[in-house]
Amino acid sequence: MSPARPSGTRERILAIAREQFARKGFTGTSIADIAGELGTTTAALYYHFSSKADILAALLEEPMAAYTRIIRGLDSGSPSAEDLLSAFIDLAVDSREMATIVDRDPTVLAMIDERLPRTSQEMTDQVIAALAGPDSGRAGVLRAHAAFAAIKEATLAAVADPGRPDSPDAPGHSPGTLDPADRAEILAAALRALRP
Amino acid sequence: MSPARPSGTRERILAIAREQFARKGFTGTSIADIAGELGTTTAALYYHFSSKADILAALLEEPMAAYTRIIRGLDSGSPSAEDLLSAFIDLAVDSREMATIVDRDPTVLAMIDERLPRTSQEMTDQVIAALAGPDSGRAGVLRAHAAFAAIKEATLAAVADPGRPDSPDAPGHSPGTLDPADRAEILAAALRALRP
DNA sequence: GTCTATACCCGGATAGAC
DNA sequence: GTCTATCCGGGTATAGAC
Repeated sequence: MSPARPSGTRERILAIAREQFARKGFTGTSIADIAGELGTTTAALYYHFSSKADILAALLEEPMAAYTRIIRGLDSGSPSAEDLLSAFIDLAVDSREMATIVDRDPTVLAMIDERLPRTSQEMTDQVIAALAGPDSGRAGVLRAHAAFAAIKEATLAAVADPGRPDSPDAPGHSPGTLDPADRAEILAAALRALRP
Repeated sequence: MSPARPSGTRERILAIAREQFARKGFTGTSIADIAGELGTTTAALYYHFSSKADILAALLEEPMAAYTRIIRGLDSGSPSAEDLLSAFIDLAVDSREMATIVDRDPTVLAMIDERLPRTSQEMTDQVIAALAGPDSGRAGVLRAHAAFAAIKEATLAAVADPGRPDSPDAPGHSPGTLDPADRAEILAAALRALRP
């Protein structure tokens, strides 16, 4: 996707933007903020990206592709609820900063909906329906919402705090990754929420 | 704070702002947007509120008080996890528009933290700790995150869509309220997520 | 690739007439 | 209580030199 010759600056911009967007939100972060941390002027930024929205789009490219891949798996074949939830744990880990940005800022949601064939609302609905399964009725849909939200928030909480207070001697796993024990715990909790 | 005699205009402003903030976000909504729907100019708005932040504060007054009430219940005595989750279902129903605004917009979070004795982060941590219970370790904390998120999202989903596809003949409950059956379903799901 | 300088617009907020 | 008019700041983005 990315052009053949990344100058390095482009990647630095993306890293800075990702961090600031996550912390202050997309609309709450200005081009000047990013340029400031980059150590250049705003004008220099526009050599690498043609707009602020462009930066966001670049940051969202990977996560969106991953999400689309999961959705496509729903079109062809019917993965189990466990497989689905498991896939969304991975997605949450890989795109932890982006995950918060996307559904926190309505402006971002709107931008995404402009560039995508299916609206984000439709995509979510499809996931919920797949999690609920056929003939599960309204109760099943509500449980699917519960399980989906549980997966996302618990995973974000786990990667945000890599500490392991219950085993002080054990080496904390590396930050930005999900401890396998945590992963199992989260998946089990979500599955219990999903199944009565 | 509020004058003795609400002209009615003040309430209209709040209603319009609540709807637009919920739909487009706080930063995504301009004073001009609100004034436009109100049918006046922006200057007229400033007769009723001294700033945009003031409008937000007025909208948050009730929900914040309710939240604080729940937290205070944690300081004195130890309510059961079920009672806690139940209280948060009610809170989510009563403040459904505000619930999304608050944790979606980092700007709003920052404003709240300025006016409150405890930061919202601390308040959330306290709730999570109370839900997890003593000596539950990291796994318990993760389950608490899962249950808390499940409660909020499932409740918002339920009130957002008052339809009842599984019983077409039953009269749909009034919008903005939570069907007792839905409520029971959500609470049970969250409790399952919480307890292994 | 990065700079200086600046155009341009939009949002919040105020002054003062009515 | 609402208006007209306006100020001010900040934000995106561009022009053109280096």
